[in-house]
Amino acid sequence: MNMNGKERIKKSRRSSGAITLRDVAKLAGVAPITASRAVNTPEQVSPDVLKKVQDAIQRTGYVPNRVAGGLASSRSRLIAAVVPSIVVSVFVETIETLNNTLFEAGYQLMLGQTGYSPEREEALLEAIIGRRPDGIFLTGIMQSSKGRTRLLASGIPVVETWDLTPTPIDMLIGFSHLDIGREVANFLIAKGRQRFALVSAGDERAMRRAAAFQNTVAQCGLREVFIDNVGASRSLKSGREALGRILSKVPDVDAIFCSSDLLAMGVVTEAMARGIRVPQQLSIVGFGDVPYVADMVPALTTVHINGGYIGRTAAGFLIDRAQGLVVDEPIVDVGFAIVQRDSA
Amino acid sequence: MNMNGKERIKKSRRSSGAITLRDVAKLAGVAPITASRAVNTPEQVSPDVLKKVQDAIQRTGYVPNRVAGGLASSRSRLIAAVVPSIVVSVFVETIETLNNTLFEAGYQLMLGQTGYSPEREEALLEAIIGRRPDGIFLTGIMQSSKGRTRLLASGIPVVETWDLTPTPIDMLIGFSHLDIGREVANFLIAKGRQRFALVSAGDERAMRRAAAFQNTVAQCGLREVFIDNVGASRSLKSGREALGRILSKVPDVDAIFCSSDLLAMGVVTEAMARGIRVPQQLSIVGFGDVPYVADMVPALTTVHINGGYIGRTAAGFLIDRAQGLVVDEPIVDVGFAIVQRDSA
DNA sequence: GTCAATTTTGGTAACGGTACCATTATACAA
DNA sequence: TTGTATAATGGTACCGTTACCAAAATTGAC
Repeated sequence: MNMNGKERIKKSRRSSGAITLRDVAKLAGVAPITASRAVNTPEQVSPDVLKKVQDAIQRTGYVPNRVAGGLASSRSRLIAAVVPSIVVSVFVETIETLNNTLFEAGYQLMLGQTGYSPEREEALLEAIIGRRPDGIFLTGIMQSSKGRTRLLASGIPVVETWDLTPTPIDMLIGFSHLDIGREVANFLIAKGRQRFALVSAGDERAMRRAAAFQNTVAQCGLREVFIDNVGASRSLKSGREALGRILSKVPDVDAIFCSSDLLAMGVVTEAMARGIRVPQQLSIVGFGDVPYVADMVPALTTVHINGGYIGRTAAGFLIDRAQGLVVDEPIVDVGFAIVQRDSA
Repeated sequence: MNMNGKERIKKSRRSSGAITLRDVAKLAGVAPITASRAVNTPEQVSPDVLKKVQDAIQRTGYVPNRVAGGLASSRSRLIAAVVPSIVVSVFVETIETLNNTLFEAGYQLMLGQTGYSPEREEALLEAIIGRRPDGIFLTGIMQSSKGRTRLLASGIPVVETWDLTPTPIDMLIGFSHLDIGREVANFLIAKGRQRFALVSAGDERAMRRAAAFQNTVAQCGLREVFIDNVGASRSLKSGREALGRILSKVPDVDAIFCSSDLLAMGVVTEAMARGIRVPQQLSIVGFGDVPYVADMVPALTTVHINGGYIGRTAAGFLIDRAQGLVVDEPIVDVGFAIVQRDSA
């Protein structure tokens, strides 16, 4: 008669074996839920219990399982960021600031890269939504309507950045690429420049800046702007090569606007290698104002974007929304500034 | 008598209201577990059922909740990466490659930045372990013994990178900073250089390279190496300023080894601004070989580190381990190469 | 047609927390 | 003393999925 009935002490064979809140609670002599409170809302717990639980945590080396917590509370404390690429240095400061601001508020950042590819973007979106993050940071506007629908349906707070649109999915922190194209054109025209070329990567925002630049030049009755499209390559080298092509097509070019600082540095480098005086013979303007271009010789004239501010503000918006607060002004134009230095 | 006993249809007030696997299963007319299989292991399911489930997913827009799945299976499909900072461009290619390789295998990357601060590193570790990632990527060796213990206790696969040590926590993909310091010194000595200076950021690895450089120079009986420590600043500007300081202390300096390419570019820039001929009067060597330094004028002589290879290999290691495979050679010295260009 | 082997499907109980509600202890006023 | 408000603690039922085992359906050999 050693079968003692229905007693089922069947130990779980799935347990990871790690220390759980239950273990801590048992050691501290309290209920699991009380231990939970000692961890998350210590002010709701008597000093006596708090100490016992903290001791138990100390002794066991317990680390709360945020996955389980996230599932139970439907708050993952995870924010996802979608970036075209982090080797494109103009985005790096935004990501760094976003990440730091989130971390200080107890959030983690999940990073996804689209490589400027729509298919990858879609797969990435699926993966991100599957994690049920508390917020999603997008670089640029979500163009695909399928993507917009998915995001909207997910109910997750979204902040689109780095651009403006009258129809954001949710929140928006950006600036006008159209205005940049126009203002840079005006800036160069005001300097008396007459024969323009653009070095442009193939992405949509760069092309929008280019179109605005072209229009402005056309409206002033100046000759057509030559566009050298470097496609996906954004290296210094492609900037150098681009200048070669431009000079062969438009020998009398006197101003070049590039879609990134790195391309602009390439153009500057090539110009100097060819003995072209910058800016006397050729004005060169970059885009992004990455940290080092201010201290090069010649210091690069470029369009400054406050990437850090975008990251910080986006983090703030997403954290507020994650905590159920309302963001009063969820659409922000951070503007830009043409920083005149020595290359134009 | 309209109380019909124990029937408890109490609808949960916690449900997020989102589509769950249960909804999909109901719509497809199968059990939830079968729907789960249709999603995760379609080969285990009849074509008929597969189609019904896929239709149901299509119609509902169901996105699997990976948080719940992760909890149930204790496989989060999340990999965490710890980096000092992503604005330090030498790490960017590694992160990008790591992320891309992971994504293609169905993993997401969680990014954490320590900002070279030990306190932050500790907090970050706690946050990371709490997420129960399937693997952890560390930039550098975990120096703190508390950190090592925590990681070891967590049982999570870890790959340390960007350095070598006889006592890694787990896996290791790196190169010898000592060798770099020595080899760069030998390289410059072989060129007949005699009066050396270093521009070094304050981090531990840079200081190790510097020490090896100093030793090598001392062993050759050459004059003491002057070290200009720029602390945490890694900008082009601090490279420029460093050269000013070096020249005031060591006017006859004829070779400078910098702890990053950006600092080296700063030194080059300042040298050119002062009319110092590079490399005739002054040899300058960088570290990292970030993409653009090859195409500058003068093209920078530097130490090439294959960051992409480190990222790819690390991803492979972590994925293998996450899938229960054994990594045969978990300790890899990826080496380095001194790339001679025009600055030394 | 029978029966064993194999494939397909389903039931149940976790995974490790937290939300919600209930209960007990403590403080304070009447 | 009694009652009431408040603070502290606990019980229970989930969150949405998958592991494990069992049952049902199908296949194929004889």
